[in-house]
Amino acid sequence: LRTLKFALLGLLNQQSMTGYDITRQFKHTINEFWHANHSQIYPELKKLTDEGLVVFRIENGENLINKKVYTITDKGRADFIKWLEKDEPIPVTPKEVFRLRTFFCSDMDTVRREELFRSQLVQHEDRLQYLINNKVNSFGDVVPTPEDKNFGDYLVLLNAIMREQTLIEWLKHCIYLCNNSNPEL
Amino acid sequence: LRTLKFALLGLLNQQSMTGYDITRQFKHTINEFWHANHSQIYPELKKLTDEGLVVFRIENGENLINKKVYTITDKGRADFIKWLEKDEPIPVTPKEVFRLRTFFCSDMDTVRREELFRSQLVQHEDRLQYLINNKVNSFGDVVPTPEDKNFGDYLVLLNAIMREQTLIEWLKHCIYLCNNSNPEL
DNA sequence: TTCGGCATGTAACTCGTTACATGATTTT
DNA sequence: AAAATCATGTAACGAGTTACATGCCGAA
Repeated sequence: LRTLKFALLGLLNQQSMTGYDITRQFKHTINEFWHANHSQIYPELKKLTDEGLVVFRIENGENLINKKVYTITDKGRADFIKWLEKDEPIPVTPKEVFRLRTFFCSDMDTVRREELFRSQLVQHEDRLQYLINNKVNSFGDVVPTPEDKNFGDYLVLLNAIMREQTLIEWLKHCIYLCNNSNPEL
Repeated sequence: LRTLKFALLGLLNQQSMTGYDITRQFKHTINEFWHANHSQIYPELKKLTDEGLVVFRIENGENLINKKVYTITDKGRADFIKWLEKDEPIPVTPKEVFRLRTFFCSDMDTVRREELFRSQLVQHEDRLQYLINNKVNSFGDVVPTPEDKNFGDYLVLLNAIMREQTLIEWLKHCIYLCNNSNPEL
């Protein structure tokens, strides 16, 4: 599938940068829905160079550090757009360990079970707060239009927030159901 | 992490079965949140046998087919429960290709962009309907109590339904925003 | 007799993570 | 002087997918 390839091309399509810059972008902005380590990024950039989808120039700036600044080529851009605009069937649900554990939750000790659900709840509430702060810091109350450079950024952040809200709702429901065993009232 | 190991132990903890049975269970029931091919399952069962977590007996039934019926051992059960009741930090968001593409949606042709969102919408609506049918067929209107064998099954199905509903809501919102560019009214 | 389901396995490959490895520059 | 950050790479391993490979049984 080479998804990383297209993630890199997409970033380089926005602006030229080094492997290190890309690594940082993955850690900060895109981390919410895609991630990659430098150990994966550097070899992939090499591969893209071999394929003629990107080129690099070595920059020394004021220092003597050897930076490789990568730029996307026309061929790379064409490849990227082709991938971007391809309609694909939705994949099977991504694997989530906690959901697997939930499937087996009849085998858990009942006290422990509620503890685990509550632990998840707290963590997802924290994550939701973090995402909301992100949204406020990046967009305030302004909803970007499709013309804005960060429109995609906004949509993806919205997706993440809605996902967390739903997960929290689900976890609360799980805890509620766990406490309603033996309905003898 | 060895998650597959614990998925297999969890299934064998419910009842003894063959690798083929496990493969089928993955395809049907658990598929909604975890999946594995037989090419992964058979070697893992061998490994579990070596580790003393499962044992097997060869069954010929009425036919001459050699089936290996696997049974979990006490050691395997202890290992499974230890994994099941361990509290773990929530992982980073799983990678989703469509969200990556959404991030880059400013680079799409505007007509094509809406087409892609609508295609996703239709597919997720179909999936939601499928999940709801599943729920009705398996549970009807009855909400299982935590004592029920299929309580975990119910919770996981509920999670999947809520996730799809949220995704649909998000996609509709994306389409709405895409059609509100250049707000000159 | 051919096809689909039952039943088990291996091989090659891709993707991703963790760790190893180096070295300069900047901040404390 | 030490620690953090910039900057680039490789190696080993684990997990997962696709394809290869075999053989029985029952139904059409």
